[in-house]
Amino acid sequence: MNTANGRREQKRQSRRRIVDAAARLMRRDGMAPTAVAEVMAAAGLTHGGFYGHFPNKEALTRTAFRAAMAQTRRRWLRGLEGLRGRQLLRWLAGRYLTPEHLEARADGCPLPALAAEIGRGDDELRDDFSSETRSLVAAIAEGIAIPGAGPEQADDRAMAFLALCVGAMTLARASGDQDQADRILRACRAAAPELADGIAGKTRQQDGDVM
Amino acid sequence: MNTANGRREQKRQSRRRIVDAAARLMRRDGMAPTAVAEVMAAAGLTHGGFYGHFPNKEALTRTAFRAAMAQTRRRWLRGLEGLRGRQLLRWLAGRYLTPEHLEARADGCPLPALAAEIGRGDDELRDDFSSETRSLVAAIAEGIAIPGAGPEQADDRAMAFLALCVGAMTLARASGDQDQADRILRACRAAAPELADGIAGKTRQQDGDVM
DNA sequence: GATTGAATATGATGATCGTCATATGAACAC
DNA sequence: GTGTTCATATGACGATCATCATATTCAATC
Repeated sequence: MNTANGRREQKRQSRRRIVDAAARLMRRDGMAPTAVAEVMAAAGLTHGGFYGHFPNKEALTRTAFRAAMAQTRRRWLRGLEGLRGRQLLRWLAGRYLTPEHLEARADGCPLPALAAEIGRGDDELRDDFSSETRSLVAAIAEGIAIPGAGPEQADDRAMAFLALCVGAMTLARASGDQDQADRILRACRAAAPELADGIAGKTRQQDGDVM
Repeated sequence: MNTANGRREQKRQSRRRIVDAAARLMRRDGMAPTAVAEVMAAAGLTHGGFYGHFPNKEALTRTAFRAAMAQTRRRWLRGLEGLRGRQLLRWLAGRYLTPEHLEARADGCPLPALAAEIGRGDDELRDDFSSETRSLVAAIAEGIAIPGAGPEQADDRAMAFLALCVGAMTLARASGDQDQADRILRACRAAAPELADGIAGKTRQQDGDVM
């Protein structure tokens, strides 16, 4: 009856539970505020055993972020093969900018929850962010590319779409006013598909104070 | 020679230095990671005196956030009286989505730095967020309102514009890749003005997993 | 110029956290 | 079935933090 447990397999399962618990807790509470002991308890283990799985908390942080991004990419992009252009963005925004996603911090996209903290993090974490984001943007860009235009244009529009979605969810979650939160989601669901259309001429930059 | 110091005036100046230091440090490092002692040292005081000015750290957090938002509203909206519609948004995005603003975390807009943490905060802080954001959105909406359409349309478009700007800065700051960060800013500077245009029909919401 | 009271400084307390040394107990090899 | 090895548990250490009690300093008042 060797259904599961070699020690090797058990350790793999424990590690997986640790990463899953960290990915949930860190999206809910932030990375720094999530204590190692809390993660281990949520994984059904005690705090000391942690260092048999990861060299330090930072390594867990990076792994948990990548796991959460992979999950989000899978869920967000699933079953949209037929859609293109504005219609694709309407679907993606409709799937992302929902009251359910707003409530489900622990299971939702890690970008609204963690991007600001990553911006203050070390280079390795920010490199993880860059590559994870790049692959998400590339997948979206593929669906809005126009044969005539360069592929960079599609990347740019996909990036703006992602920024709008992430910004909208971040602001809606911060709002203490339920009506305001709903309005943010609705307004951005409506606006997002327009980003599939062409992007007009260049923008200037002005002088003056930094913000 | 009563140039400045009554004790009353001195306390007012101290409080102001505390709030300014907190507003800077919290935008740079986050609210929770910013220690009271660090704020007081930056204000030229020692940590114990803090509780003569604020009942607790949370009160400082709220005051510092509101101060940073007021500063941002002033700087962002200054000197744009003539501009309207798409042209206004081009100016605002050009002023906000710059490499200088990306670097100047401590002096920049508090929304990319703090909105995610506010979303995990208590009700009072989130109410502050709502009212501060509402007044920023109202000022932008005034400049893109179209006489025919209802004023809610302008609010919605201003909100989407703000979400795009905040999301873009948040993602650009999180990127470990300088080229990627620049591309995010450029793409969103180009896309933002289009949000001044009318918003087409309604969006659906789909079923399925939360994100 | 002595007194008083407010503003700030000093130092301590209890809690929380990351990390690690060591103990325990169970699975595997022989 | 006995010894070994590895996954996990226990408990502790040092650092950091918010908060507060108490001490000090100095401007305002008499």
